[in-house]
Amino acid sequence: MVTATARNSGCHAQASCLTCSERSRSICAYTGPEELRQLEAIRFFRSYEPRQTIFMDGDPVDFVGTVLSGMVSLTKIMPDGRTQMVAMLRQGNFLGHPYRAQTSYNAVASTPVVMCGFRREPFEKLLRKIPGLGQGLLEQSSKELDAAREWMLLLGRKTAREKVASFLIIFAREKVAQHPSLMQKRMHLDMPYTRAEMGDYLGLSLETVSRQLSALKNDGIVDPDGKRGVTVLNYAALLSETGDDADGGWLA
Amino acid sequence: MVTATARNSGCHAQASCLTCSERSRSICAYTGPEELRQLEAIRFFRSYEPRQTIFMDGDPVDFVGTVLSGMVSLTKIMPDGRTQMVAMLRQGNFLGHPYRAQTSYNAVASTPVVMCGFRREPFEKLLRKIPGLGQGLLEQSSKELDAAREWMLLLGRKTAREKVASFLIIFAREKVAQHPSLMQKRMHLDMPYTRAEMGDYLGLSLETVSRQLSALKNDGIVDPDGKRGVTVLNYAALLSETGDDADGGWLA
DNA sequence: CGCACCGTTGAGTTACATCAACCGTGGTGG
DNA sequence: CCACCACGGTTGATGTAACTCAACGGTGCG
Repeated sequence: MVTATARNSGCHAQASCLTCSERSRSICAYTGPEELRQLEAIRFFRSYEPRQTIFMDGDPVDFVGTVLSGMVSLTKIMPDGRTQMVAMLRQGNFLGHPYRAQTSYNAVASTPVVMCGFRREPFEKLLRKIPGLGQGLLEQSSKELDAAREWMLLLGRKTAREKVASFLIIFAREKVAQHPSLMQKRMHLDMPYTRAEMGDYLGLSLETVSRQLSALKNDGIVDPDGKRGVTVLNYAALLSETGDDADGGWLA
Repeated sequence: MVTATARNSGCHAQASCLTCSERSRSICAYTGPEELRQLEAIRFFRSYEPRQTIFMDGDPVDFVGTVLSGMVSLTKIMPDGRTQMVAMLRQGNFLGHPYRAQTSYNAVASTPVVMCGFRREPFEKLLRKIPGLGQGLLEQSSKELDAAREWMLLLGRKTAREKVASFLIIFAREKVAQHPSLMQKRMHLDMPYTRAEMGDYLGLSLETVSRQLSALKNDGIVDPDGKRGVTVLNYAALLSETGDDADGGWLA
């Protein structure tokens, strides 16, 4: 198992849950002040470096919590090494399943990550006492289920080009949600993934990902900068390459 | 929207929740007798014929409930018609998401289906009053999430042969769970799916599904009977064709 | 400097899709 | 009653999207 590096958790460690920047985004949004205090009493922070494993498939995990910053990737690996990424967790998302002692995937930090964690038993105890918490978790997991199913459609039925476009749109859409005006302009995306990792998410080889990005560049839709960055030159065109109709669901 | 055919719901309509055969399998297992009474007060039954649509992607759905018998398939369809099945719901599984008014997939009965349903608002009201209910839903949706992610690995990384073997193993495993002795013997599976539907589940064309079944037959592992039935001749061999290690997770 | 890592691109291969023919079965209506 | 057709399944021939193998360039680091 993993022992957390306690570094870099400074600013969070001092903060009260009441003023937590992720409160509105996370399951804590479903609690009142007194309930929040109870959560605060059992929380702890953990930080992870990029590529650091948070837990492994099959591990008994005595730990759940909210991602305060950074991105966590969940992956499954076959005995012969074939790898499939099955979820990306971002700020405010909840990692781990209450009432389940075993995991069935690996959780890896894709960027520097800070988690606000709880040990499972005391958390489950609070879960039984605080009704809103259960609702929050249920809503989050419904959303994750939706996202997983959207991804199943991608993996099972989309072409390589559609897959890559869909991948980029996830990040672009998020940015547009924050600054709607960006939709008309060129928009720079910073993605924490190598070509190989994108391939693991999309069910493609890294070469195919690279080729499709080059093709989208040739068509004037995006401009990858050779590193981890991509500039979206034409959001609407990119969207139309995903194979989805209009501005479909993803995250509700 | 769909108006339910009330036929065939007879035996269920009379039954009390207390003696319901699906009680132990469903979220009702998490309720006490008094709470069960409250649920019973707002329940209603619906029956569906094979291939009948229960609801469609994008519909506002005012209805959630437990599958009492039969199988329900959830599918997603792209604008050009490409189809991906994203879940199979069976006895005891819960259909629909409390707190979500919109669906993002189609639900279709694959066999004759009887549902024990609730209108969303009164159900959500009870959900807030009965803590166990939320726990049940959370556990079920965690399981579904696990299954969805297992399926993502299949769709993204498995070969056609592994996909078909994995598909068969789902049904075989279920039967083995009921009668462990069957594992050593030939075991007949009755599946409610055509080749095309299997293909939609596996992200394959119907021809490829057919060819892989023929190949598995040539190898003496299974014996499809030309209709919807398949006899598993060698469970261990079939398992080893799935690409998974040993007897992996699927449903916990 | 040399090496490890990431990305790109090309050439050749392959697994699966597509297109198409054919068979058996069950339902239907003339 | 049986001719017909719709439907599901199998199999073959062919095409192609994506994988694999391989070479090469840039960048950062010890």
